[in-house]
Amino acid sequence: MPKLLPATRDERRLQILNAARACVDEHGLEAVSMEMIIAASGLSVGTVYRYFAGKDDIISAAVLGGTTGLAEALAPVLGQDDPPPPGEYMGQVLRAIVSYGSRGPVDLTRVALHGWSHSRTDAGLRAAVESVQRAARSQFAAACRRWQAAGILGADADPEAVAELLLSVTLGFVAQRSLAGGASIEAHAAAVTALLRAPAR
Amino acid sequence: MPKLLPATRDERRLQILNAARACVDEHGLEAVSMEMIIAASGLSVGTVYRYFAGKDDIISAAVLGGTTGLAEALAPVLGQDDPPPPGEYMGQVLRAIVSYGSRGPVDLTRVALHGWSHSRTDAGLRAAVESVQRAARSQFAAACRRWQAAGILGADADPEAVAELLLSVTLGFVAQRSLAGGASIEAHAAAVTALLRAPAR
Amino acid sequence: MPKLLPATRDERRLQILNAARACVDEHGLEAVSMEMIIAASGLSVGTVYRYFAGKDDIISAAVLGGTTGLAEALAPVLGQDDPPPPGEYMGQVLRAIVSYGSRGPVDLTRVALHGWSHSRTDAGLRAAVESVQRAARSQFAAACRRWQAAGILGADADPEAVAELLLSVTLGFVAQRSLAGGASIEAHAAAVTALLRAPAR
Amino acid sequence: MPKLLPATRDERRLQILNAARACVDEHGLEAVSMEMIIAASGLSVGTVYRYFAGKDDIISAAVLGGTTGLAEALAPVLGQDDPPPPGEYMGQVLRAIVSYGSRGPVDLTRVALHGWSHSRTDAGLRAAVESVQRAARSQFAAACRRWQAAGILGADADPEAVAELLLSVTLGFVAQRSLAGGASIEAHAAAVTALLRAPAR
DNA sequence: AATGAATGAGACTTCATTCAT
DNA sequence: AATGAATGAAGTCTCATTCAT
Repeated sequence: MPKLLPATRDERRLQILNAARACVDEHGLEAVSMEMIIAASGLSVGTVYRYFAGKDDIISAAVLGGTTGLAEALAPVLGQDDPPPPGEYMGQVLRAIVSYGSRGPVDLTRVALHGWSHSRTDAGLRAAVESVQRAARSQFAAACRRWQAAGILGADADPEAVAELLLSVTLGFVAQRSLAGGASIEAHAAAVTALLRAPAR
Repeated sequence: MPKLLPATRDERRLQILNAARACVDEHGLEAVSMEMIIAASGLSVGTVYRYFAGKDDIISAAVLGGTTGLAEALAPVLGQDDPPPPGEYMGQVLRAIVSYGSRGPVDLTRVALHGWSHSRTDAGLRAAVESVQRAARSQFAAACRRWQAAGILGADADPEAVAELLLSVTLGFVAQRSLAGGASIEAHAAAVTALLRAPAR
Repeated sequence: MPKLLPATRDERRLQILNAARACVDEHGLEAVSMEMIIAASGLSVGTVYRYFAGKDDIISAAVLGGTTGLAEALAPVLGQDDPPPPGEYMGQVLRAIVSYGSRGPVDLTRVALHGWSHSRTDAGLRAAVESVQRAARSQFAAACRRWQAAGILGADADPEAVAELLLSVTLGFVAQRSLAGGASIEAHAAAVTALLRAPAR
Repeated sequence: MPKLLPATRDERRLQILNAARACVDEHGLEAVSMEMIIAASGLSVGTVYRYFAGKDDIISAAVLGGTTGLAEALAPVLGQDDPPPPGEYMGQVLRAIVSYGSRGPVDLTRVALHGWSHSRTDAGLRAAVESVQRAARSQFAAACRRWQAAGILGADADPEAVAELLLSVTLGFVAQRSLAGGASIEAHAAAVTALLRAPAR
């Protein structure tokens, strides 16, 4: 056989990672076995071990990939120069998350939940998760400052505190969606808007 | 020997469950072994098997206990007849969660994250998680209706949608706290208040 | 089951080591598998792993035990205060080796050959082998000096050189015995005596 | 492509055998893998399998080659028509062994030790080893008869017994050299001479 | 002829559970 | 009731070998 092209190699790795994600999603972190992943990947034992060093390597890469990929997919939405009002903005963020999650054969937002659990033990994953959240929080804060400048958000609001709340909303949306299945983007967006339209005191 | 007193029995079960929680917290769902749990419990192999049917039983009970316990601890706060304004109300909710989590030797909010992951494959746990969330959402909605009656929240806001948002805030708070470690109750409460004080348009 | 008595524990270990020796002897260092050793020991997989950390641990202990045991068995013969003439002395040494080798269910002199091979890679074993040989050589040298004092060996002979030769005779005897099967203690003893009785020049 | 030239073929085989010897020497019989041998040979997997049927074939040939080669190198020394006195004769024998061992990139006397171990399970190798030893013993015996005829060795000495001793000396020399590293040809030769010069009784 | 990616049998080891004492 | 030694199914991974290119 000819030397493997880098493109084919990456394709194979993805094939294995998606198999791993499907297995984690279906059986849970604790119950995935190499046998499952290998069967789902359609490759042979030896071949899978040619592309990854072992089970830990595969699981780490599978959940890490979801985290970094999400960050990339979210970046343009979060970092808009001229963000729309909060309700619409959050709607766009949640929509980007859902659309990113549906990109591949497995819903990555569901894998994300397992990733959170795994990150408590996998240092690399933990670093990635923290970095993604820090970045999101700082971009939420930037948006808050724009809203304050535009008179949409009260000048006395602490942008950092609101950003922390919006990050909670985002993470909580993912959790609700994965746990119960029914979290509505529209409801979240509408609720944010409704809070802002509270009757004057 | 005399039959074990029921009180002793429950004490032993708790001892084992706390050991299991500590192990899950420290090593992650996938890496906990009976050996670890047994060592952490300070009991002997045979004794642990007298109190639980096996590993699955222990893990399920350990994470399920956290979920139902949280529901109980949260009930009086969530179901107040005359809820304080949203910011203060959410502050009370998050404070109750943190205080419940700190009750035992292991932070139960951190275990909760593993529980979410595990609930995807443990039917009993999943049912419990869904039921707790459903209950919380409906009590959040009830509070919203009170706020609308009191003129604190706009009459055109959909209480169900706002309840969904508040549930996301709650879950997201737990996630942020467990993942990065730094989620502030005060920031969350202040941010909710700030949103409600948005300048009139 | 009650806590294992140290005596029982040692017996079990010996049972496993003898199984390992039999396997090494029958199949060769490269072809022994845990499955073989376990089957030969008559114990279960888990039990064997309760007594030894793994395959390497077993193999090392199996061959090391032969080396140190031989040293102990040889010590009183080599270190006699008043050694008999060389031929008889070497006869006693070789007889002690053969008798030590036949002590257990597997001929340890045959295992020794594999041990030499293994010692090139196993540091602990190597150190033991070297130490045993160094000790033997120095005791051979001591015997030579007695023989010189007794006028049995020429005064101009270098005791260290003769000791080195006698060590070679000893090791070579083991090798011949293990390789071809037929090395005679009597022939070796007689040949040493014959050399000493060379016609005067 | 043209059929491989025989010279190239033999060269390649030697290249592979030397790689195998280096690996056996460095890692021990049990730990050599095809991957190691292939890497050390500088050839590709497929190429190595064009020259040898498999791992067993390579290992057998590698150690067998050392044995037969040694026999050839030793033949002229052992079979001299008019052997020098024992001390000088043994010196020549050991010198021939050391010089043969240093011929290639790996010390073949060290490989020999592994060969002895391996010969217990490789029938072809065992036959070769036994044949070489038998031949050596009979030539040692022939030399003894010459020494008796020349009055250097007592007429009552059993040539076969002395030959067996000299074979032990030879094998033991190889073992000492490989195990501890320090076996001196001169010491061995001098010691043989010293024994023959024992004071008359 | 040469290459090296792919294969899968089988090696080593762990660990949840049982049960004799 | 309590103990912990024993069990063996099942897991992870290696590595000799094949074969498409």
